[in-house]
Amino acid sequence: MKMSEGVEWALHSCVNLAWSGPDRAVSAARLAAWHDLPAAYLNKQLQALARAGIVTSTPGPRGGFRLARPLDAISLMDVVVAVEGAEDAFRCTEIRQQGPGAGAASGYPADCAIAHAMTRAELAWRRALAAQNLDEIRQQAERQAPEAPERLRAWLATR
Amino acid sequence: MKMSEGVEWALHSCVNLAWSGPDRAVSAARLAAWHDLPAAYLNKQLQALARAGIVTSTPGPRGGFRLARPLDAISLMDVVVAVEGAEDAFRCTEIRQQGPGAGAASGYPADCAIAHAMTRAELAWRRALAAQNLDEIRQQAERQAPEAPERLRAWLATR
DNA sequence: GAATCACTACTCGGATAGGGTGTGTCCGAGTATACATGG
DNA sequence: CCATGTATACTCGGACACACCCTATCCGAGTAGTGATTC
Repeated sequence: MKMSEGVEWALHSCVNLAWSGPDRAVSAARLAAWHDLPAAYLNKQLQALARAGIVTSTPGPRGGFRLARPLDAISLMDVVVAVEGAEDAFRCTEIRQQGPGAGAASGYPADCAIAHAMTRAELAWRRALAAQNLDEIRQQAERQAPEAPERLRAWLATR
Repeated sequence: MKMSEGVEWALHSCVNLAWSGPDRAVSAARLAAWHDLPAAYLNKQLQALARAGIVTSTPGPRGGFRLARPLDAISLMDVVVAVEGAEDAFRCTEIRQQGPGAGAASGYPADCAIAHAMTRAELAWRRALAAQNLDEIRQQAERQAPEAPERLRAWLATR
């Protein structure tokens, strides 16, 4: 079970967009170059964020992406769902209702105990994701590297 | 992000092995036929459980698999790790240290704030998995379908 | 000088190929059973 | 009748193809800015 790399890229990009400020949009190419990522592919992830309403996109020169709302209104969960989709990792295929092991009649109305338990665990994961917003992450990152925001802004100003 | 189907199969198989009883081993073919699953592929998953010490395997006629320890000593986590591997779903590739955005000198000793947050969420997931053992699942399944264990034993007796 | 128009460069957006991991299958090594055989 | 050896059938275990999704890329639609042109 592996999570898409796009999630990591999207999260970093959101923080970078916050550091860039709400004034000017930043193109996917700039965001990608900042971390040596494939520009076209990062663009794909940013499109997903735009569809989810996390960022807004502007075409044309001076265009690009900017945050649609403040960082503290964006949870990890929002980004993960936007990039990975909302489907659960564990998907019950109801194998207990196939073959000789299938219930005698009328099917089982109650849901599979295994699926129930797995869903409970995933719920804990989702709760933990939803409980953390990107502003907390930004604060921690700035504590580790206070000069990072200014470095990014300076680099964006050139060219 | 999708979890392997083998996890679902392995969990059902463990409960079925418990219902079968510790006396006789059950072959992968029988377990697979019970739910109309591909026998050879289920065998692969059971091998993973055997490597993890969750079940024991016996070759030859009258051979097969049986539980290595009681159900209440097997957590969901054990099975998931056995089948899926122990690696985290989110893997930090340290993109912040690539390209112009890389820190000035000596690298960042502290770990990435994003990776930290994602790991925290996954930890919640793992805790929830480890907190539930297969015996609880078996009890719930028997509450829903009390005749299931006997049906399985009867079917295993034939042929 | 000011307004208008065409042109250019740059952006997103979706449609289009390639690779890696999960999915599914196959055959060989090994063993307990059953049976035939001989004492 | 009992012991022994052999053949057999059945099991796991790992090695071998196939498919799907993530990864990566490309080109087209659309737009803001710029410059030239005209009144």
